[in-house]
Amino acid sequence: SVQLEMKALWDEFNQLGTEMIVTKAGRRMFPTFQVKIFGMDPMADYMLLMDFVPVDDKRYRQVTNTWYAFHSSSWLVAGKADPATPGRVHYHPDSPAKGAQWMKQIVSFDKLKLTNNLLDDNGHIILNSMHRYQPRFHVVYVDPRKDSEKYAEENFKTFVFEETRFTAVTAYQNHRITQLKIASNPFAKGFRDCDPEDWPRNHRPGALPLMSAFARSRNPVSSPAHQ
Amino acid sequence: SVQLEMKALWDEFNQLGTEMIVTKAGRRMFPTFQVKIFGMDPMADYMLLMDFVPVDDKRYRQVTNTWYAFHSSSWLVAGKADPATPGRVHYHPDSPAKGAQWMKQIVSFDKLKLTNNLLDDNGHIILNSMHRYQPRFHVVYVDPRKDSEKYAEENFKTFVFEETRFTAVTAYQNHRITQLKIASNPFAKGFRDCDPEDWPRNHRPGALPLMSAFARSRNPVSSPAHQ
DNA sequence: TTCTTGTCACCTAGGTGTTAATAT
DNA sequence: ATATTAACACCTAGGTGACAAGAA
Repeated sequence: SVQLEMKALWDEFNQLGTEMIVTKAGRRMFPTFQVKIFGMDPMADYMLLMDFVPVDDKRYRQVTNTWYAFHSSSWLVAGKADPATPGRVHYHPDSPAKGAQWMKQIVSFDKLKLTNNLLDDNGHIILNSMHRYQPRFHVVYVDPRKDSEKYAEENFKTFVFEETRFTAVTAYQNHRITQLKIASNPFAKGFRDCDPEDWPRNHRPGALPLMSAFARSRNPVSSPAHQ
Repeated sequence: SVQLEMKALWDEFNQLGTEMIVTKAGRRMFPTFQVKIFGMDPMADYMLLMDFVPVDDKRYRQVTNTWYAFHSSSWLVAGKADPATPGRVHYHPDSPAKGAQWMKQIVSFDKLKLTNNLLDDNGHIILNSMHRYQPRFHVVYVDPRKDSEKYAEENFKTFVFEETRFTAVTAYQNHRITQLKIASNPFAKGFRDCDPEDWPRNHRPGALPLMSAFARSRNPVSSPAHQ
């Protein structure tokens, strides 16, 4: 069996409609997909991997800007999904390893990166921006009897956590997602407002103070949960 | 067969008498021990590991300071070696892996750390300061026939590169070693003198400019190679 | 108008030798 | 007198969202 780590955080994001940035160079997920694993054969070898399947066949778009609305937090269906991206798979870099090793600590997929570059040659996961995806986690038992590379598609088990669904985007659409990322991702600490002594920060001339004030003013605005 | 990477750099250090810092928390080696491997069975599993053996049974010490000599670059035998440290071994973190994987790129032992803490519980290599060591590289063939953990000490091969010998120290004894480390280790770039524009640098009050000047004045002084 | 790209300041995380203080 | 320790400035390496400019 498998237990999702940081489930509370995933739930919080999912409630707002999780968004994950995709870039040409590849971007990590946040939250990171991490699990605790139970019930493996300690002595047997396993491969751990992830893939991403479309949640639906739709393309999304943000609502039209008006003079008073900046970024909406709700989505419109923009039509049929774009052609499917190459169905890549990410093997956990420690694969293969013994069950004992996988079980003795949290397994973290922090090397996994998402890209929108169809021609990516770094082995990253390729996704269509403005489409929704469901991460899947697979455990493959490495059968010692047949040494052929036909392990996969035979002895494996798949785990799906619906709270990890997300929309791939090239820029955040929902400001509350942005704020939650800033609040919870250590690497975004530089954008936090309400910390002990929030200075000297955002020294770039103009623009940013305005943005920050605007973002703050939007915080109390409620937005419907995605899905 | 195995080929030592950065051999020219190792030779340069070895000519001066390589020193490696040991700390309580563990310190990486520089240069890093890196090899290219040839002639493995691409499909077979191998474990790669390193250990360190004393070069002799001696303890060294630096020469006595006088009013005109600061740090000498020559060593005196200070007596018999201290009691041997726990004979630890460092497994390359990618072990075990297929021969094909080991051979397709340089194998780097950059996670290996040296410590002088006899009670270390981080799995680092424990060495006696002021003693000389010879790094050894071992390739262990993982025999698929017996699944017992008795692979080691059976199908293995050991490689020794004498140019990687070094003296373990808690602080550098030979200024020319220090200068070569600063010149060749990217992480020590902050201490370089003769780079493009050497300006807002070493802003600590006093002391350092003097040290730098002193170090520079010593550079042309010849010192006998170690061993 | 909407979406994407590239650059940037600002972080995390951790590897350097220096230095002053302490230990042996 | 010699050796070790711990704090520190200064790096490498790379993960953030903001922003401006460009593309569709």
